Amino acid sequence: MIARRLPTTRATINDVAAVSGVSRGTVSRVLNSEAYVSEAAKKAVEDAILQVGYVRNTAARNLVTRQSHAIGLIVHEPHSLFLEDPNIGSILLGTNSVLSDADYQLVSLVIDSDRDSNRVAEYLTGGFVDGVIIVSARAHDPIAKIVSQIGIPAAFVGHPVDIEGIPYVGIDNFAAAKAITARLVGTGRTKIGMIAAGLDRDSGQDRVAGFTAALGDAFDPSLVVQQPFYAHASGLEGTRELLRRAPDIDGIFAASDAIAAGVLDALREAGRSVPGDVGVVGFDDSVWAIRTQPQLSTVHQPAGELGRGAAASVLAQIRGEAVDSSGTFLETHIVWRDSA
Amino acid sequence: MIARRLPTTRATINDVAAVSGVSRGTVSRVLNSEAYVSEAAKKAVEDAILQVGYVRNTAARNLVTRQSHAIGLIVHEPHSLFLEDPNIGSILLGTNSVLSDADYQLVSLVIDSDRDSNRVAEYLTGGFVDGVIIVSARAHDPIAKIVSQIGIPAAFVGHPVDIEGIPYVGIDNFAAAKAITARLVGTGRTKIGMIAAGLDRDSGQDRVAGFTAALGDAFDPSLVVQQPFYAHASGLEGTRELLRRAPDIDGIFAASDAIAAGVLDALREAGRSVPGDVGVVGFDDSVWAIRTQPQLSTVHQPAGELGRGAAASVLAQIRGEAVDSSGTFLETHIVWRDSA
DNA sequence: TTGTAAGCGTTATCAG
DNA sequence: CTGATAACGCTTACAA
Repeated sequence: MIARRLPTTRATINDVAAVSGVSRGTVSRVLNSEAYVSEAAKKAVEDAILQVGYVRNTAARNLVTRQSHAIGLIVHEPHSLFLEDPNIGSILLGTNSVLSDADYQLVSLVIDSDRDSNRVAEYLTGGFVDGVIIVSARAHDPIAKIVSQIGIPAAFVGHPVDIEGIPYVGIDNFAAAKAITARLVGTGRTKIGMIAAGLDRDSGQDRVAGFTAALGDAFDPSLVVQQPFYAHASGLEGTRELLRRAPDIDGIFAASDAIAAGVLDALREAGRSVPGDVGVVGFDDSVWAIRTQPQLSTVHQPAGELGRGAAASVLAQIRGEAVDSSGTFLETHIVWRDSA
Repeated sequence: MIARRLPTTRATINDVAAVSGVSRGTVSRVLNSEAYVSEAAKKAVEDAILQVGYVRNTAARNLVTRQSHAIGLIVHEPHSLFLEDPNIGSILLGTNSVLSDADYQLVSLVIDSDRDSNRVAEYLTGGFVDGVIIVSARAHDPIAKIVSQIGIPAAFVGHPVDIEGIPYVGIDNFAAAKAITARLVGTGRTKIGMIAAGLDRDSGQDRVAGFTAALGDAFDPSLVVQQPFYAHASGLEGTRELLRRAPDIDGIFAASDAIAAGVLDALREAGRSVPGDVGVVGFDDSVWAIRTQPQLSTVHQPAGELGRGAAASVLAQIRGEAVDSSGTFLETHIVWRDSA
């Protein structure tokens, strides 16, 4: 029934100084636990702080120190995907853990429209964050470009095809896709298709390339159907299309686990058994992989580590350390379960 | 190979003023598109801005305007849950959409440790955000308490049992749980158990209460097994326990869809058919509900709307409008699919 | 319509 | 060890 009060005017260093009977300078020193302050002064200040209920104004502090001790994590995904992609959650948690240890605040910024994009750009240039981690940037991503321009410490998780000079941490999508496809071939499948997605990113393109390479002469371009997102719906749609094109398909490589889950559903709907009639493999080894029926054979990707690595890179840049701007790759491995 | 440059000294309003030949005041006016600036001055300033590559320093601006145009979304969940709970994603997206329209930046802050908790508290008191939305607060949540103390505009999604005076938007968990349990009873099940979770929140408690109420005399306390989290693993564990206690169980109410997914897996593992041997119902109507086999009968909860409502409340408080501090409830409805 | 100047709350430099 | 005092970059009366 009652309106909440707006924040009241808060006590400043001046108030603390007045009450404790020392100067602002001294108050500031105890606030930042610097050396050279007498026990007496310290005690007086601490008492005064309690008494007037002082809390430091960070905007003022940032203004003069020129840093915020906050780091942004930018996630640029369409609505639905954000809900479906467990990788993002893992990356976020990994990032937060290293940032937290270094006493940096992680702030996640999701971009869901052009308007968001502009606002985030302003946010970045506004001194709110000392660095930024960019997840799932696409080709020609305006935010990636802005980050590159303003020269704020940054790192990518994955690698946008058209940006150079910003460190990234990723995996070798080509090799991983090639390996799991080869393994699928090894189980005796001869007519293998792929549901590809995210072709506007290096990851999407490289997975297709790896798939193609693994198949060699057996590769049939009409057997790869392209979908926009790494999503369940893409697997559903894509598989229906694939079945239309090649009813006798006996193997499917889904570009992600979420897609693979959709593939499984579409196959069930079409009355095909897995892995009996068709073997299917995914990519990510996310929670999806063990929740499907049958469980997914897939590529394990160290999402949490990716986040940790990107965070570490940004922190290093902030400290002024030299950083390898060419990027680093983390290991993946195949997890073989029941779907193929 | 090359270390990234640290941010170079950036142009200020003074630079723009110098180049354009007007005063700082005028530059500021065009920056904030105020009335009373001549076309000539405006043009000159805009050119100068481009020329010197000026971007406004938001820390300085915040200092004087005493606002940041940013709003925090605090998510306080253990690691794993963050990855599993699609509600959080929906809430986040809903929140972002209304904030974005109002030109506020949403910053998500995840709390994953006591250390995080303290840092976030500092962040909140630091003037980084003008308001805050709290998701999934538990009883005795320190952050909820701090928010309450500093009197920053805030809203809860859901309602922590021990905090008063802060608006919240939620659903009637009691009524919804009661309704779906009644419906399960209506299908002829006679021995119905429940996997409860999140008992440190109102939602968890109310769902148990609703379940109890629906069963009336038929309620058997030994048939509700308590689990800590709204997670798949909880469903797995809980069901095994339930089966141990009552092998002849023929109905299960899972406190969330993620739990229900675990229930389904445990039942399958035990060789029980669903809905043949036992009917199971969930709660949330999240993406989980349609990915399970069979698909879940569940309570639909408007997660996105919850987020929108909370955001709207915070915005209203910032504008100084009176807000109903007692909270508002949104409608739920039952979605009947195949699991019961 | 524009310029001037006084802050906003800190930190940091420099004497003392 | 401590106190002045000058920034930090911006907004905003108040004058002109």
